Amino acid sequence: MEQLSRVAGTVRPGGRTARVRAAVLQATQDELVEHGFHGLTMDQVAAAAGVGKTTVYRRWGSPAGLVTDLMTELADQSSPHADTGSIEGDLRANALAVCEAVNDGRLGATFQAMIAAATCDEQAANALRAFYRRRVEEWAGAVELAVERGELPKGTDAMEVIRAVSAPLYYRLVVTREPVTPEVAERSVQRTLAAARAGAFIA
Amino acid sequence: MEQLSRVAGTVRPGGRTARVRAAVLQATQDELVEHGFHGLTMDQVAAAAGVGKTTVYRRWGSPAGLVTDLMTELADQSSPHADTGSIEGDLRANALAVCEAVNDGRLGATFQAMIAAATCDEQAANALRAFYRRRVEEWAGAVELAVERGELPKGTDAMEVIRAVSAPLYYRLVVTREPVTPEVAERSVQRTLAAARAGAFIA
DNA sequence: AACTTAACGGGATTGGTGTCCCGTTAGTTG
DNA sequence: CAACTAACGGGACACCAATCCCGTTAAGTT
Repeated sequence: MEQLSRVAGTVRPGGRTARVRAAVLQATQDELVEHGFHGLTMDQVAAAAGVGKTTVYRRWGSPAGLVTDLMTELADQSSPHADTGSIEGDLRANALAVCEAVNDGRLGATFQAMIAAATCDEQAANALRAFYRRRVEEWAGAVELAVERGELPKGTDAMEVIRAVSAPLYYRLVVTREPVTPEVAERSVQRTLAAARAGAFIA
Repeated sequence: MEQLSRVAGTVRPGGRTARVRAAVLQATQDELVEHGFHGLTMDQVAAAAGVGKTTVYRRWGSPAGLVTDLMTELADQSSPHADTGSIEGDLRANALAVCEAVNDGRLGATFQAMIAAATCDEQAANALRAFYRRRVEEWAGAVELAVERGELPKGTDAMEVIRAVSAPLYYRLVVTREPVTPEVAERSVQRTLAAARAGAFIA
């Protein structure tokens, strides 16, 4: 899809192009909330955004392309890790952040759409990987600080700890499709912590 | 979808109907391997199965319906838990089974399709939940035996332990789309075990 | 073996998605 | 501020999935 390369490095990035993109991404999110990824049609997005259908096809090519662009937009918004002073507090903050995000109507629909898009489009899959890589890297800092403070053993794989906290939440969200509650988040934190303290995350 | 209720409790379940169903499910799996869930068209399935297109629409209604029926078929095939004598061996057997399943061309494609179908169809989501509930229940027995043997503390939530072992694997498969290797499986086993031994799975 | 009817199959029809063509709009440049 | 052209927009068109109609096949019944 070299349509997306155009999105990234537009030849003429001035006012109108940017306005159109903003309107289209906004409309995409609205449609995702209402109909989900599978119900996302280029036609409706164009109409909702008040732009020509041709334009949407030209620049994004497919529903997956729309979601991919939305994803890169979200990826650019940094979410720095919490610093509550203890690794337990930091991991809890992370787990609750995921919990709130997937339960929020707007963000939750977008997250699910991102995952659905990744199952049918390689570009979307790459964007999703990049998105989570960045998120995990940002939060890994909290684990590294904990190691320095002596809360966790030396050699603990920081990124794996962060992944381990959210894995059960996404497992419920995507695979078993059970509710992702704060209680589930807390249990995930405690289990991950127990394993980490026991040295199970040493590379 | 009362089409599916017909599949389950067919009025005339004799030879032809069963033959058609077998041929269609077979063709569905073939198509999934080749094109994935999003490339699954009723038309091609009908052609590959050598049955009328009308029949496929009548009985299954949509690609999601096809995958849902395939899922119930797989759910009926029991996969009794291993009994290696130690909880570590049993959990390892479970993790490796998941690992092999998702990496197997045929089964892996079906698993991914099941998850994709669940994201866009409520019936499929229910079938997926039922599928995993059954699988988890069967393997929970291994954990209960381990508790009786004294390998894990009393009160350990058996089903949660099984879920915890596979969560990181599915997380990689669906969310970050990284390879699911035997090494990843082993790490998941060790971390889950460490947490379980520390009592983090006591309800 | 004759009868009934559930289930299947072929072919026509339709509705909507995705593409194409070409005129218009509005950033950009000098 | 005038010329240039990237990007947009409307409308026509092609194509394919999904539905419908109705005749045919074969499972189940007596």
